[in-house]
Amino acid sequence: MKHDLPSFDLEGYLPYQVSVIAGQLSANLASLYQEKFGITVAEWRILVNLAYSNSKTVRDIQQRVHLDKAKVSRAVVGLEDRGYLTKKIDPDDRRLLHLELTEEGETLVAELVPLAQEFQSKVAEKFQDDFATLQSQMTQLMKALSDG
Amino acid sequence: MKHDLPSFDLEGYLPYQVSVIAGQLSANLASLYQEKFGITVAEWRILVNLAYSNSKTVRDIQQRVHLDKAKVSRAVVGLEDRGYLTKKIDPDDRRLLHLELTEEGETLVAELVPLAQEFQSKVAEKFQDDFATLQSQMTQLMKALSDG
DNA sequence: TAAAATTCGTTGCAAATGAAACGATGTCAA
DNA sequence: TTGACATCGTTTCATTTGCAACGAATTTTA
Repeated sequence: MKHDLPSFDLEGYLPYQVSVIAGQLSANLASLYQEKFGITVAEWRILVNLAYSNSKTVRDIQQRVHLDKAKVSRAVVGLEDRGYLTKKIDPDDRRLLHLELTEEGETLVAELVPLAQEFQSKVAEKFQDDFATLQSQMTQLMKALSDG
Repeated sequence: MKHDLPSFDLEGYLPYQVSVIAGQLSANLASLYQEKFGITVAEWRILVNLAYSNSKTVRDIQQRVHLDKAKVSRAVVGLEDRGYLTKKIDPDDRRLLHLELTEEGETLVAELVPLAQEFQSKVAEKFQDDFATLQSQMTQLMKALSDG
């Protein structure tokens, strides 16, 4: 008994598509990290940031990595407890907390990264079209959403 | 003091990109629905499904819409309470629950859909490249992830 | 300066989440 | 039939989440 419903296709609706895809990827990645290293996705992102960017404070990471402030804070505690990073208060601005990977942290990252790359490769394999194009479109879309 | 770290670019890493994009889109959409209609994303998906597919049971929707079983169940209760749908036990298999939009439910969907389309249009506008290509790539990727 | 406002990271708390257990129902095989 | 097993939607419960409040530190304003 459809009355005056406008036409609509959920399967082709971008926000829906992206949400589903993100859910799948993130679930797969999470179980990969979790079972092999006991690492969450948030922790993984923080580790990568410390290793590959000069985001060194909670705030830097929070922005760069799009994680909640509290979530970063909690994940950092976990990583610190397991000896993967250390905290150090900035002497010039004592509100800031500088994070630094330990030896163990760097070793861990060195193990995680190949896993992550392999994961992406598998996705690229399943994806029939040109994967590089996909990536650049994602970059483009990410940019479009963050500044406008 | 980077030792033997392999090279890696988080910003160009697909699972990360998709996750960030999904977060942004979903946050924007959620606030749009929430403030205008008091509807969550899960509820929105269920409504659309009832309106535009012949998924009529909790199970159908759960699969089609990639939502947790419990989440669907809860959202359905909320929608029922507000009079947007009704439940009816399948007489042939009394475990199954058939959901049906009420008049109010259809009216709501008819109001929500243009909002959703407008939202997507804005995204498409900001996105410089060909949006149709993006959508078809997402479809492709979604497919690749679900069957492999 | 002094006072007000802002920013930093943490924490408290209520709500959301998801895995697992559950009762009810249905199917299958002996 | 009967008993074991599977499936449906709900509910329970422990965990995760994110907002907002917080203390500490800094910057801005008057």
